[in-house]
Amino acid sequence: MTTSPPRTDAPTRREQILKEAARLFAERGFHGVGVDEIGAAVGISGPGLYRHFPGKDAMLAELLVGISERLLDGGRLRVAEAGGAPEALLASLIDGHIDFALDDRPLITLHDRELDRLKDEDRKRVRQLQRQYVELWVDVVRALHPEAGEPEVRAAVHAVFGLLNSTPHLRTPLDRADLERLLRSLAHGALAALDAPAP
Amino acid sequence: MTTSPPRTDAPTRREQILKEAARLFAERGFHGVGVDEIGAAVGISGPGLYRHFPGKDAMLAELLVGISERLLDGGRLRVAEAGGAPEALLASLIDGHIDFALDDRPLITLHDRELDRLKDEDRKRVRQLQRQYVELWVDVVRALHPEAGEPEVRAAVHAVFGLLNSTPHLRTPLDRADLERLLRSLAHGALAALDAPAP
DNA sequence: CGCTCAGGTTAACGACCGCTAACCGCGTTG
DNA sequence: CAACGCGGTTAGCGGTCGTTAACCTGAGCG
Repeated sequence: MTTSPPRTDAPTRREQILKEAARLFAERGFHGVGVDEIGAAVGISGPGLYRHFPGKDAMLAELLVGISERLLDGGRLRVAEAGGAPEALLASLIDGHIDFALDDRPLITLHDRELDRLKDEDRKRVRQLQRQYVELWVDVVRALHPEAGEPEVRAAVHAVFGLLNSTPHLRTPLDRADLERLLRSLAHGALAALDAPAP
Repeated sequence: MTTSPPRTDAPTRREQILKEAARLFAERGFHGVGVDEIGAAVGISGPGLYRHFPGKDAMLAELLVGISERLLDGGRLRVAEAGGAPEALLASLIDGHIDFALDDRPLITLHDRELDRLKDEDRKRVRQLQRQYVELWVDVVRALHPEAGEPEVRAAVHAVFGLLNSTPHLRTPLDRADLERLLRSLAHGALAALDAPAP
């Protein structure tokens, strides 16, 4: 399971702002958070943010484009590593997505919640990245379930994202490793059901 | 599959407002929609809404309390009908939830997205209703998978909700019946995996 | 026929919000 | 050591939003 080593150097002010903005946006919604609150969360006052970003919209845009790019890049890396073995690749994609969902809960929340608040240009970019990421999954799932229709597989992949992305909202006594195992199980179980259509 | 007959009488103005408000809130977020827009959507102007609701918050509260109550009532009805057969009951709960997700997409979206915009009192009420609904599921899933831990089952139920509730965001060529079958399959598959822990 | 009242209208108020303007301390550098 | 510019500050502007006030109209009715 490819995990990049943790950062050791101190985060830049920009990164602090992005992190706090992500948390606040996820908690109260984009329109529900004022620039003054974001500033206060990093110890400066509202207008001070404009030394780092051209506006509030730009923070959301950078967050959403950033996570979409990291998801896609991570997925592509795993496709390259797997070398054509579909079972191993699917397992790797699932693990990677779980890591994302558990490591960046606020971002995962924003990702499917505040997309429509972006300017047309940014929204198109994010959607394009999302589509490419979905495509990675669809390809491998179709390889594993050749008898399933393409729309079914695409919908199933979206549904599994919904399953994996549900954890940010969840308060549970389970620790990280337990949650990881559980989500892995559920995701594999759901996709395995593509071979056994329900009554 | 218990489905109530469709309404034949014309909807009241209040109901029109609630329906349009639900759609708009789901599309652009609670804070992203103005009262003037809601009014315009039903052919009256902003302040005219105050003849029917004490405020914008009250519309959201009624929507969220309403759907939570209907979900719980529907679930309880199914529990009563099943008469203690866990397999049939789980299938019934899944079908009922799918019906909700496919019939009231905007409400399902609001349900897990705008809960924090409620006043403390209303939020507590909604959370309580949600908790009771989850409990129905947890009980039946535990009966079917007695070896699984309670926190695991609870997390799994939440994850399956995430799976089923993902459809509102989805654009697919599949028709309603196909989607229903697919979601049913995926949900059963996911929960079945509680017996086969992943590596 | 005149009263009432439900259900609208427009005008306007006060609060808030994103953003800009104007200013400033301070570390870096030629 | 003077000049500069990075990263802050506070004050305030313009616009938007939820809500209220004041008024209007037409149906129901004693």
